[in-house]
Amino acid sequence: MAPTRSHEGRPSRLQAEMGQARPFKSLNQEAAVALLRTASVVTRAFARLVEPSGVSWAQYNALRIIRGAGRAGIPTLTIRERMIDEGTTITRLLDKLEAAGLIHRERSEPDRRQVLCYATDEGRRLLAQLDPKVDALDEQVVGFLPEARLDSLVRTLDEIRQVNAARGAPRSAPARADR
Amino acid sequence: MAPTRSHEGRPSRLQAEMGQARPFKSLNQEAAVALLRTASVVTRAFARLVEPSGVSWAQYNALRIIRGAGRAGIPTLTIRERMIDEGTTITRLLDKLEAAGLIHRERSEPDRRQVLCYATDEGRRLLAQLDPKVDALDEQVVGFLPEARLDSLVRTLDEIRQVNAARGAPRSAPARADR
DNA sequence: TAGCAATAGTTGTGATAGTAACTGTTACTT
DNA sequence: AAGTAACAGTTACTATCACAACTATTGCTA
Repeated sequence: MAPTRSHEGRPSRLQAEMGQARPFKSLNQEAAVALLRTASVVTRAFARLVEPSGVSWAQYNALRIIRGAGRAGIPTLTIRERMIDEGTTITRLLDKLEAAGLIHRERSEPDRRQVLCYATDEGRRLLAQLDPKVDALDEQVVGFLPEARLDSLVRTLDEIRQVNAARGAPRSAPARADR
Repeated sequence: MAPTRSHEGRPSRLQAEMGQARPFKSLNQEAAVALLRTASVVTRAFARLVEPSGVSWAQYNALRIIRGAGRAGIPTLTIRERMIDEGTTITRLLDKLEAAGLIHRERSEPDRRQVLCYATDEGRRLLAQLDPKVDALDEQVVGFLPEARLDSLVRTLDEIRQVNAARGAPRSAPARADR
């Protein structure tokens, strides 16, 4: 294992924010905590944005994915793979969306194991209403950063996921070649 | 509202990963999604690490915060403020920790409204056992990044939280049209 | 010093997440 | 073909989360 970096003499903002007495043990630790805490704050902001429309953040994400699939529809488990949080509760989440009239489901014909999901007009209307607000929040959350730093952030996050892809994935198949 | 950046010509890794057909609408959107998805992956990795020891990820974080307070103890709501996810279920989370013998609670003497929490020897033993594993995972998750990029990442995340800090307002009333 | 607001935490209720066991369908193997 | 494995999704069970209403204690203030 690589040696932990020394990480001396920086008066960490996160430390002040969380009222902690001691500096982080390592820069690695600070980065990991910063990542998780930032995501928590940002998730809450998005959740608060969409919930007044009667859908949870997870439901909103599923609905967007379903809309993205267009007229071809999309199988249940494919939705789960594409969700930001790969939760296990996809069936019941879709039950709620269907009960709310935002999506429609039917068994696939060639392969009757699959259940294909489609966005209803009402679902599309809801998304159309939320789209500009979500775009605005994207802008507000990260839009203040200069493009070079945003690019750097995205690349760094991509690498972090890549490194941890084999480890964190519960059922996602794509981790076969390595490991 | 500031104009959305053009964001052309980059074949986004995240896009491939989530099997999406179209590029992200904006670099802002890609960054926001990358942030949340990365945090989701990393959270799962940490959760899987600590759960075999019988504590949830949230419980582990609370326990670490309580240990950090030392012999002075720490009031219930202060723990909540310092948690990575500022959940609302702090009381029952502490109930579990206490039932497991990992912490001890008692009413504060000067101010009898407060309930102070202390880590028990057993709690400290559990943390001592997990500490090296968590350090190793910190290292594994972000340690491959050169220090300059880690620094940049931390600073960027700090700024994102700072910009979105004021938005901790209570949820607006859910105007459920359906159901 | 009585009354009222603010603080600290708890509890009730309903929604959601996670694991594992289960059903139905298709593909593979002999 | 028959049998079995793999796949797609669902359901049962339990745990956890979010919001709101509640109790107890302290501080303010007129």
